[in-house]
Parts: sequence; structure tokens; C-alpha cells
Amino acid sequence: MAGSVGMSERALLGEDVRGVTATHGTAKARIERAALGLFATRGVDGVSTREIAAEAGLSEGSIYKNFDSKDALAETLFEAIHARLYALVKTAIAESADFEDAVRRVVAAYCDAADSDRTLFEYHLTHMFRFGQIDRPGRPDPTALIAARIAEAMTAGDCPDGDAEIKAAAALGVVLQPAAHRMAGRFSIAMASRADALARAALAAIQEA
Amino acid sequence: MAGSVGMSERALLGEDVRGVTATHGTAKARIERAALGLFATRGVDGVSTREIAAEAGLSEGSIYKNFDSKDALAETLFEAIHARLYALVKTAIAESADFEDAVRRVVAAYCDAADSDRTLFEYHLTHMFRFGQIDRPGRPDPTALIAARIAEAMTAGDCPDGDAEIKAAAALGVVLQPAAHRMAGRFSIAMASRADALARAALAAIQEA
DNA sequence: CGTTTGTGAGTGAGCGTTCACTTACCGCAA
DNA sequence: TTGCGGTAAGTGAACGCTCACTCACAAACG
Repeated sequence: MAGSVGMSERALLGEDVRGVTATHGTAKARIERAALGLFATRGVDGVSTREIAAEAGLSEGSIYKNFDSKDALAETLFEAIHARLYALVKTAIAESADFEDAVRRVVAAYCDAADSDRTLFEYHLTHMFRFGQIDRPGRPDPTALIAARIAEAMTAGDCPDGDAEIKAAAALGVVLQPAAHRMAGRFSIAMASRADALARAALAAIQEA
Repeated sequence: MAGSVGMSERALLGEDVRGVTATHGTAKARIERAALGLFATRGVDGVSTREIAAEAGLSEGSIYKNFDSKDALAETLFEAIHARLYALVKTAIAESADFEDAVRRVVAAYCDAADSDRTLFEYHLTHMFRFGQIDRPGRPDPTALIAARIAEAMTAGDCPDGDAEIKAAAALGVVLQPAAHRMAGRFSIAMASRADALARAALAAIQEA
């Protein structure tokens, strides 16, 4: 069956993704890399299957041998980064000593993700509104994980009472908006170099919101 | 000349925009209202000119009597909200007593804008990446205004030193990310009801980032 | 009567998708 | 080693369709 999530994740995430180019890697991984780069800068609707195929050094038909549709390809890419972020957040929270440490680790994880595969992260940022609706149940959701940890901190007395969803959103905004501004060219330093400051800012935002 | 910015702003912003429907107001304002609603929920590329015309209760041709192209229409709408936010931020800063008051007023202004014309604000949120590039010089830019005010506060000693652009982005994120989460259905209360808490959070984020 | 405003069928370009076909590669029997 | 059948992967021209945009015309208005 073409385009199953398991297969695609393996193609996109199993290999060292940065080694995949138009001339290296499996056809599926090459299609994903090509599509990702084009989608991130010009949007899913701004790119044709012909362009993706050309960028991947393959034919248009091969896209459909590996994915059910252009939209399924776009969704696969989004789910891949979404699942990766979920895993990163889960690990960061699990390994943390206390609430403050959890915030620091989660922020650091986001910063690293934003730096280490910039294209994938930019695709995530720009297509949250298209694919990021929460109606799908059972979907890994990093934001829900963060909100739950904040709610836990509130009952434990580590954080002033309030709306955990809004606190989570504010904290996330402290990291994502700078990432978006960097993408727009407003500055160009690595996110990781500001991870500590952003972690303090996120923690402060959580306390106050 | 069809679609000049001045005319469009008057059509979109000069009238009481909430009174404009498919059957009331000038053709231009009806087209703008119809396009705005469709663009906000389904994206510029996800909506056809036929649908816009139908929603506005007009013919396709009338779109082109009033705008140079579909893209010009989309850009006009974006520039309208961008200019409005710029004016709001400028006023908020000008009328503020001190830095803390400026932050509170700007946050309140964003919350009010998010509540009072939700569709326009959602269009802004979802299309920042398409139209929000900063390469155009002389363009009113609310973010630059905020960054400048933060830089001023830093030299005045009202705020710890750091990168004003990143501080501004973090503060904006504290407001915009909750707005985005509300749009995605994660919560549904009015932004204005949380304006004070978000203002405190934004100020804290500015101090720490 | 001239000008502006609105109309909607028409147009060609470009889209996502399909499918008959070619190529590459495998295990296996002779 | 050679030949063979089966399978999967890749190809690219072609298809049906939708799109943004145009234009000859009509209505409205002063």
C-alpha cells in the first residue's frame, strides 16, 4: 500500500535525512526531501507535482508509486515532524528533575529541532494552520503534553493557578515566534544560542499568564 | 486604476466593516468581506474567484473591475490589517506613561483586534508567512515598532540588555500563539478577558529573553 | 448621451492523476 | 553460467478538469 505512515516515517526519519539529495537515497526519501524544501518556502498549493518530480530527479509517476496523492505526501511530512516533536517533548519531560527543568529541556529540544533541520521545522511552522487542527483523536500532540505538565505543576504548587492551555500557548509562542521571525529574516543566529534565555522567558510567561 | 491601496483601505476599513454582508455595502467592500472570510478559513489558494463572487453575490468579472488580480485582492486585505495593527501599536506606545504601560496597552490592543474582527485577525495569523516578508522597505511594520520601543527601554535601563528583535518576537508570541490556539479550537474565551495576564507574561518574557 | 459598473460565457494554461509501457532485479531450474 | 518468469519500480505522454482572467455587451445613472 502506497504512502503508509510507517513506511514514510522510516524513509524520512530513519535515514540520515541531511544526506538525502536529488541524487542520493531511496526514491521515496528523495521525493520527501524535494517536496519538503519546496513546500516549506512556497506552500503546498504553490508547488506542482511536476516541480517536485524534477527536484527529486524522478518522474511524476513515481510520486504516485510512493504516495496516494500530493496531499497525502504533504500530510505525511507534517505528521513526521509532529510525531518527532511529540517524542522530543515526551522525553524532555520524562527526564526532567522538576518543573523548571522540564521547561528548560522542552525549550532546548524545540530550539535544537529548529536548528538541526530548519526546513522541516519551517514546514511545520508554515503549515500548522492547514494540518494542525486538533479534531483528529489519538494523534500525538506535543502541545497537549505541555499543557498537561503545566496543569500538574499547578496542582503541585510549582506554578500559579490559571488556564493551562493558555499558559502552554504563551510558552510555546515564546519559542515559535522567534523561530518564525528568524525564518522571515529578522535575525539569523541559531535558536540554540538563545535557548537558556528563551527558557527563562517561557517559564516567566507560564507563571504570569 | 483598479485595486489601489487607498481605495481598498477606505472600502474595507472606512465603513463599519461588520455591517458589510453579501447584500449590503459597495461591491468592493462586499468582495473584500467575502474573500476575507473564505481566505481566512481555507487559505488564498484553497478558494476560487468563482466562490468569492458567489459569496459576495456578484459576478466573477466584478472582482476584476475592482482589483487587478486575485493576488492583489489577497495582498490588499493583508496590508489593511497590517496597517491597522501598525496604527494601533503606534497609538498604544504614544499614549503610554512608561514601558510597562506601553506593553500593557500594546497587548490590550492586539487582544481587542483579535476579538473585534476575528476573521481579519485570523487571516493575518494564517497568512503572515505568505505576505509578511520584511524585504519591502517603507512598509508599516508593527513588529519593528515594538522592537524599537524595547531597545529604547533597554538604553533607559527599564529592561535588561539583550537582543531587542528576539525580545519583541517572544513578547508577540505570548499573544499570537494563544490567538492561534483559540483559532484552532483549543479554547474559546475572549482574548481581551486574558489581556492583563498576557501583558504580565509578555513583560516577563521581554525581561528574561 | 457618455461614463461607469456589472455581467457571465468563453479561453488557454496548468493542475493532479492515471496507465500502458519499459527497465531492473530477483530466485530458480536447466 | 545461462535463460526465464514474476514482480516491483519508474516513466512520461495523455486526460479530464478547474483555474484565473478576458471581453463584448447590458444596465444604471447623471
